[in-house]
Formats: sequence, structure tokens, C-alpha cells
Amino acid sequence: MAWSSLKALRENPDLLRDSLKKRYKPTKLVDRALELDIRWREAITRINKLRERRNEINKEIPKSKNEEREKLIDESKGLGIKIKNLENTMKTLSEERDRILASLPSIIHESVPEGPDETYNVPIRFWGIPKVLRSKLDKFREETKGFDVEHMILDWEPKGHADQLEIILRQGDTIKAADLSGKRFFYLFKDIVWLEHALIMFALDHITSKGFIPVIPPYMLRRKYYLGVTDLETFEDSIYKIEGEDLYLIATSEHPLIAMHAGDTFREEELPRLYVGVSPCFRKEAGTHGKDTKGIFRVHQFNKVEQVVYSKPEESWEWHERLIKNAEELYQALEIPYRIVNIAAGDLGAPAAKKYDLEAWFPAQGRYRELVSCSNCVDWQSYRLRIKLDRKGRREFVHTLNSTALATTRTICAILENHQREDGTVKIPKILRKYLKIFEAAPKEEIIPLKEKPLKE
RNA sequence: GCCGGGGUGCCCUAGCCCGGUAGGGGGCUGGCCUGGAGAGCCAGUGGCCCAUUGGGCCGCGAGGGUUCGAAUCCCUCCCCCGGCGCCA
Repeated sequence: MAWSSLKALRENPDLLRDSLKKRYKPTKLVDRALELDIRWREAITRINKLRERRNEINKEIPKSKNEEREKLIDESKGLGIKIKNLENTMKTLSEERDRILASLPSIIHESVPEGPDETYNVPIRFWGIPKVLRSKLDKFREETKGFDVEHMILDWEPKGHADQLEIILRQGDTIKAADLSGKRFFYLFKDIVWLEHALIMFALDHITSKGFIPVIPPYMLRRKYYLGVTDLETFEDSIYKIEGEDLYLIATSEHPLIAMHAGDTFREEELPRLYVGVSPCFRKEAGTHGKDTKGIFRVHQFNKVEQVVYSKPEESWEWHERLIKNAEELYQALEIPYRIVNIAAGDLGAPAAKKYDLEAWFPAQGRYRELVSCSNCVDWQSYRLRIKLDRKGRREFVHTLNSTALATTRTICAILENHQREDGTVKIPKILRKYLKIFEAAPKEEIIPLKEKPLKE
């Protein structure tokens, strides 16, 4: 064990306690870990003394003979038993201590708003001119409180993304998918397939142009690496296991992109390290029953382009801002109005010290919904996976950050609502044209409702 | 999946058969030397514990076992290389 949590535990346990309080989590564990650590240190000191003595004896054994030799061997055996016993107590102590340390969340950043849940999230900026239904004006004012957001009143009622996809455009089918695979699965057809591919290419193109290295990662990880990258709670609520094997389907390419450097030591000039992952994401969505049951907003499987940064500790907050800006550029280009929200302490996952969400405006729902999540995990992941920074003899842990660039299904939902016209067609954002024109069968300007479904009705 | 060979510190490599202080080279960092650089020479270059200088323990892919003592012997697993098989 080294550094960060352990160091904080020994040198400044109040730092851990305060952070836990802000997250509305109990602080008892800190005291327990502190006590275990003290006892562990006593035990290891005693063991080291015994081991030293045994090593001395063992050195004498080859030089001695007959009775003296027998005597030494006996003494060494006796020490061996004592050592083994102490090692067992020590192991028990360190295991419990480490289990507690591993369960402790990141120490939150001072700019994170306090509060127990998402109602305490703080919007920090708005972009675009949202289309607001007259009937949803109150909700809009509530969601933009404190900001004077320029908006446009809609006099016709746009369809929700789910109905737009399945009933109007007839290019998606979650009913059929539910028969075969269950709820939260989907078929997408025709223009939506081209749209999906264009979105991925656009996001990849934009992010790689900023120096990010594109990566297709493994879609499964071993448990050991999975727990290096996320906390148990998330793990259990969202990760699918491969039966009979120590393998888990990834919930985001962030996970294999971070585990990729487990055990590595970066030299200072090798940082920052920028990656952009493209992969499917698999999520159980346990505990979300009843939420977003229609359409493809919340599904078990989707494709995502993801930004990942390894940075020097002192530069990570700057990178956090840059990552969210990169994501914003994508949604500005797609002409989707959005707001950036600073997530409250109580709503933060364990790895993150601070998180921004980018939430797109959904006219039919009259609310902003999460499309992007951008976190600074500081040294939480790097500590567990031993990803270090070599600083002239001193060792530090790098900081890791991740941010969605673009998740296809949710972005499609946002396009279907925001670019919907009264006649049921959907305007395709201009930025996507160059990624569509290479395909003969792809739509270029707009998506038009099909006369009949691709599937039997 | 089967057979064979391998995994040693940041990198390469010796040691393994036959158990007894992990050796050499390269790189990097610092120092000496130099007008400056290079060469050369010296030292440092994994983790942990105690401590004032300093001392000690652990560490040879991972975990277990045998032994007074394991890089070395035994078992299980992971990964890499070669061959065979299967396969989009």
C-alpha cells in the first residue's frame, strides 16, 4: 500500500471525514481504518524483527554442524511458526483496512455543490435556443432559473423521441427486440443506422483532431481490473458477467482505457496522455425500473465515443474543463441546445472528485436530460491500478479523467426531438453531411417517415 | 483446445538442471572531471515498516505447497513465443 488514501488516513484523516460528510456518507469507517492501520504497523514491526532473527540463524546453519546445527534448525522452526501466526493476523488487519480504503470515495473538489441528491445539482451555463412548448413554459423557467435563456415558443406539439422513432419514422423497433432480448433492447433500421455511423465518425473526427489517440478496446475485462476502475456499487448495478468465466462486459470504454495502463509508470514528458475510445457499452440498468421505459434513451447496449485523459496531478482540473468544452463543441455543431450542470456531492460516484453533466433540451419532455458525463477521478483509479508518475525519485499517482464525447442512442433521441419538423420529418444537422455523403443509401438532408415498417406489422 | 519453450527491478540478460546474501549490461537521475559537451569514473534508480544519522523486512508473472532456508523443487492459474487442431 502506498500514498493517497493511506497517506491521507495517517496524516490528515479529517480530510477524509469532511469529504464523506459532504457526500452524506458515514465517517465511522475512517476511525476503524485508522485503528486497523495502527495495529497493522505494530504487527509488521514485530514480524520484521522476528524475520531478521530467523535470517541470521539461517545464515549460520550451513556453516554449523551436528548438535549445533540441530539446535539452530529447531530455533528457526520455532520462529517460523511464530512468524506464520503473526502473518495471518497481519493479513486479516490489512485486508480489512484495505477493503475500507478501497471503498472510500475520492476527496471531493471545493467547487462541488453541497447536497444529498441531484436536486442540488447546479446549472452553470446554457447554450442554444431551446424550442419550448407553451404548455411546458413553467417547467422551462424552473430548469433555467437564475439564467435568462433565450428560447423559442413552439406552437405545435413535437412527438417524444420514442414515438417519433417507432411510430412516425418507423425506423426503430423496441417491441420486437423485447420479445427476443427483453426490455431496453432495440432494432434500428435504415436512416437511423446511417445516422448512428455518421455520429460516431463525426465525434471521432473532431476529438482525434485535438490530438486524442483513437482506440478500440477489449469489450470484456477481468474482475480484478474492473474493481480498479470503478466501485462495487456501480459494478453490481451495471456490469454484465460472462457465465463461467472471470470476464465482464464493459459499461464504457473508459474502463478498458484506464485499465490499459495498470502498473505503468509515466515519465513527466509522456503526460498528458489523450485517448478517444469507441466501443459498445453494456449496462444492466438495475434499479431503474419504470424510468425511461420507452424508446432508446435508456438501454442495455449502445455505442459510445469516449474521451480519456491521463494527466499530471496539477493539470487535471484544467483538463476537466477542456474535456467538457470538447463535448460542448460536438453538441453545438449538432445544433442541440444544452446546459452544463455541476453535480452535487451526494450525487457523485465514488471515483469522481467532481463531475459535469451536459444535458440536452428535450422539447417534448420539456426538460434537460443527460447526454454527457465528464469526471475528474483524480488519483482514485490510478491508486488502485498503480498508475504512477515518475518525478525524479519521488513517485506520484497520475490523475485520470473521462468524458463522453458522444453516446449514439441518446444523441439520436435528442436529434429526433430537437430537429423534428411539424410534418414529421427530421432535419439532419449540416455537420453530419460529409459523413453521410460517402454512402449512397444514406439520407443527406432529412429523415423522412417510412410508408411501412421494415418488419412485418 | 493439445504439445513444447519462456516470463528476473525502467529495458535486456546471467542464475534454475544440482535450494544457502539476485550478478552483469543498457537507459535514466545526481555527482566528479571539462571552457562547454562527450567519453571516463562514482553513486542512486521496486514496495513496506521503524528511526535523528541510520537500520530492517518483503520483492524474480500471480497464488498456494515442500523446506531451517525457494528465483531455483512441487501444484494451480495468467500472459508471451513456436507447432498442431478448430474457426469469421
